[in-house]
This record gives sequence, structure tokens and C-alpha cells, in this order.
Amino acid sequence: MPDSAQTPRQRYRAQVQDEIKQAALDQIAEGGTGALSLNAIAKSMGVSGPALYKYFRNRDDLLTALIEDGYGDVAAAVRGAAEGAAQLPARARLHALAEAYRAWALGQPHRYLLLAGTPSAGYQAPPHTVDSARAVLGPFLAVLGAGRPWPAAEALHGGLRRWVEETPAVGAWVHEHAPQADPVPVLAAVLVLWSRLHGVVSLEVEGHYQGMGHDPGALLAVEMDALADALGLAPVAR
Amino acid sequence: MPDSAQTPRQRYRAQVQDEIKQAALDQIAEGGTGALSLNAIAKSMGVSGPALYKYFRNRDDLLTALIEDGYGDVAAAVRGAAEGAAQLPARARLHALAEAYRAWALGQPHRYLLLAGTPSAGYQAPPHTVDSARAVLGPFLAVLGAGRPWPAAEALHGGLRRWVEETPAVGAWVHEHAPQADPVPVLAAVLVLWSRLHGVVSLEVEGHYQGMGHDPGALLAVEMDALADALGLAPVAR
DNA sequence: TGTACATCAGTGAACGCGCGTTCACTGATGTAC
DNA sequence: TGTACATCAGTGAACGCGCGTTCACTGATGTAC
Repeated sequence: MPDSAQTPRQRYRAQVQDEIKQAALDQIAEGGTGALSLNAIAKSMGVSGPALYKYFRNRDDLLTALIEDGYGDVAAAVRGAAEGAAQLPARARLHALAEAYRAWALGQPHRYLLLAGTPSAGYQAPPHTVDSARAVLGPFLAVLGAGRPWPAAEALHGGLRRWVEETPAVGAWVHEHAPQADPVPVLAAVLVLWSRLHGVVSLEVEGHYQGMGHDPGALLAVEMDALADALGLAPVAR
Repeated sequence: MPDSAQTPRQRYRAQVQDEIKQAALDQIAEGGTGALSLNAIAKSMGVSGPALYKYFRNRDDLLTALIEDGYGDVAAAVRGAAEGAAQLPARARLHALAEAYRAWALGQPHRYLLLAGTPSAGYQAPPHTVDSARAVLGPFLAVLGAGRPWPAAEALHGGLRRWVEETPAVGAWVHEHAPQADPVPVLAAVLVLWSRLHGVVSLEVEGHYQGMGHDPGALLAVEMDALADALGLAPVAR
């Protein structure tokens, strides 16, 4: 159904909804996750507070929408990098994907913190966001599946095998990105990848590297190289 | 000066101050970092709100005290593990230290989030806490200094060398724990260690592993083993 | 040892503020015949 | 094409709440002579 099939009212609704989200992001960018206030958003839009309830059921609803948008956006960034690097050897692709993730996080730190950080008091992320998180890591699977299984990570296999057996969606997800690989070692590798990515990038975004002189991008590259070594991906000429 | 040199009033003051901090931690444990409210603390202690201002200048002051206590506490836990593992080979010590850090975080997740997470809106950590963070990583330096420099991490050396030259305290800190080692490669190794530790443990504490079947402790062990391999630490019989 | 004074923990009232959310409503926009 | 009706965005008042912080004060505890 093309966009033109939307009634003007629907189109208007969607547009205002977007404006609200944008105003919310502006507010978070200034005052942090805790600073999200419906009243303040309304004021910044020149509209009364209760008007927002025509677009979001309540504050948590809006937060959830922001988080889902965020996951979608970073997933798109990683996917875009994967497409751009499709012709490169696996190790170079790994670097490109990791750097795309980092660049997204640095470009909009407040949105990154919305996804990575502990959400504000009492907020419970809906289970749907777990799927969204998977979309971010998907493109990495193709790279990791290209390596050999990593024997050192075998301690993780038992639990992950159980996960794959109990949750069909996980197997399907791996199969979609790395069709020829045994899913369990790939999942072990993606766990390592994820925690390294998160470790480097979240320390950087949260400002914990302040004062140390190193280049966080180089640290991320070091970590990805070490992972590529463990998976036996061919070295890249520099 | 022994404790008995304290006047009863000083002793009382310190005791009440501790009670306030404990009540604050209880509150954070229930409602998250954002739920810290002076009035609520006072009520839980059966005391009027303004009374707390005799003990902390304001809300941020209390938060800062909690954070410094937290750093001190986790540093003591790691130090304790280092003492307990002093006779073990380097690789086993590395595992013991990392596991002590993880155990502390899991034992009091709300305190961990206080240190690791983004603090609440507008709060600025005083620069003193950077030193406190160093105390946590100190015991790791001795282990890392026992390994060979890790050539793959050389991309980090330039920035770190500048850091050491500009900040004498950093060189002194490394020297204290790893006297015989060149500080720069040790700092590179501790950066990798820190980000891996943070990556695994923060994902676990923040609940992002929910649903995946793996044992996060095994993931941490895999990461530490990989690091030990890179540093050439002798393998440990299992 | 007893008395005068200083210190200081804690109180209660008050200030000014912003929050999320509900409710009954107005007025404009769209729809059906 | 014109009219009656339904939909729905947005308003303003209100509810009840909790927040951090200040202020002048009371009354108990400690100190000095």
C-alpha cells in the first residue's frame, strides 16, 4: 500500500508523532535519559501537555518508541556498512562493521545510552526489543561464520546449544546470515564480539576514558583483530 | 590517632552518616539510581527531611559519597582476591581477579550500576573518582606486567606514552604494581583488560543476556584466557 | 562540683517547582447520504 | 452539491504528588571556669 493511500489525517498523525519523538530526543540530548518529561516536550512544541496523550498512551510508551527507533537506526547503520563492505575480505568487513557501530554511538551518544544504559527508574523494556537487538548483530554473523570455530570458546557451547534448541528464531537468525555454518560456534563468537564491542564503545561514550591519551578507535581495532586471529581470518595488508 | 580519640559526638555523626548511606543504597536497590530522594531517605529513617542537611550538603554530595564508597569497596574486593591468589601463576591470578570483580558486581548490582552507568541527569562525577577507578585496576597491573608486551596492541602505545609523560601519577601507579615493567605496554594491556571486563560484566548486570543460555562466568573466563594467551602467560592445568 | 555558655542535631513550616495523568469541553476536519 | 453527523486534535482546569532546599527555632549534649 503506497503512502498516498494514507488519509491526510493519518499522514498528519504520523508527522506529529515524529515531531514529538524528535523533541524528546532533543531533550534527552541535553539532560540525559532521566530528563524526558512529557510536559517539557509539549512546551517545547508550543502545545499543551495533555495533547501528547493523543499520540502516546503514556511516558513509557514514548520511551519504548524511542528505543525501538534507536535499535532500528543502529541496525540500519550496521547493515549499510555491511553492504558497503560486501566485497572486502572477512577481517576488513569485521573492522568496518565494528567501526560503523562505534560511529553511530559517537554520533548520537544520548540515543546510544538509551539503548545500552540502564533505563530510567522502573522502566521495563518490552520483550520485543530483544529481537531488535538481534538485528544489530545480524550482519556480524556472516563474518564470524566465515571463520573456523574457535576452540577456546567451547565452554560456551553447552548453554548456547540449549538456547538454539529451545528458541527456533535464534537458529533461523543465524541461518539467515551464515547459512553454511554450525550455529553454536557462531553464537559463541558473536557473544565475544558483542561484549568486546560493548566494552570499548560504552566506556568511550560514557566518558570513562577521559584523560587517558589513547585512541579508542585503535583499541576497538585491536580487539577486533584479536577476535579475527582467534577465528583464523586471513590477515589484511595494511 | 585511635578511634577512641573521637569524641562521642564525632562517633555519632559518623554513625548517622553511615545509616543515611545505607538507607540511600536500600532505596537505589529498589528503584534504581534515579530513585534516590533525600526526603524518602529521611522518611525511611523516621526523621525529618531537612535533618539530612546536617550530614550532607546536598543530594549530589550524598551521591558522590556513595560512588566513592563503591569504588573503595570493589577495589578492596579485588585487592583481597589478589592477596588470596598471590601464590598462583599469573594466568590463574588473572582469572581470580576478574571473577572477584564480577562477583562484586553481581552481589550488589545497584552499586555496580552507580559506578558503571551514566549517573542521573546532570550529575557530574568529581575528578577524584578517576583515582578511585585506578585503585580497582591496580592489582591487575601486577599480572599484566608479568606477561610479555603484546605487539598487536602497539597502536595504542603512542597515546599512552603521552599520558604517562604528562601525568606522573600514572607512571607511579604502574610502577607500584609492576615495578620491573615498561609502563606503556602494561597500560595497553590494562585497557584491553578493562574493556573486556566491563563488556562482559556490564552486559550481564544490565540484564542484556536475558534468555541466552550461556554462562557469563564462562564468557569472562574465555576472554581472560584469550588475553593471557596474547600476553604469553603460561597455560594452567585444568 | 556546680553553673554559665557554646555547640549542634533535629524540627516544622514554607517556598517554588515540575511531574504524569484524567476529564469534560470546543472547534475544526472529514464522511455519508 | 448541500446538509447532518461522526471523528478526532487540542485545550484548560484540576488532582495529587514528591522533590530539593532555606529558615528560624528548640532542646539536648558537651565544655570551661
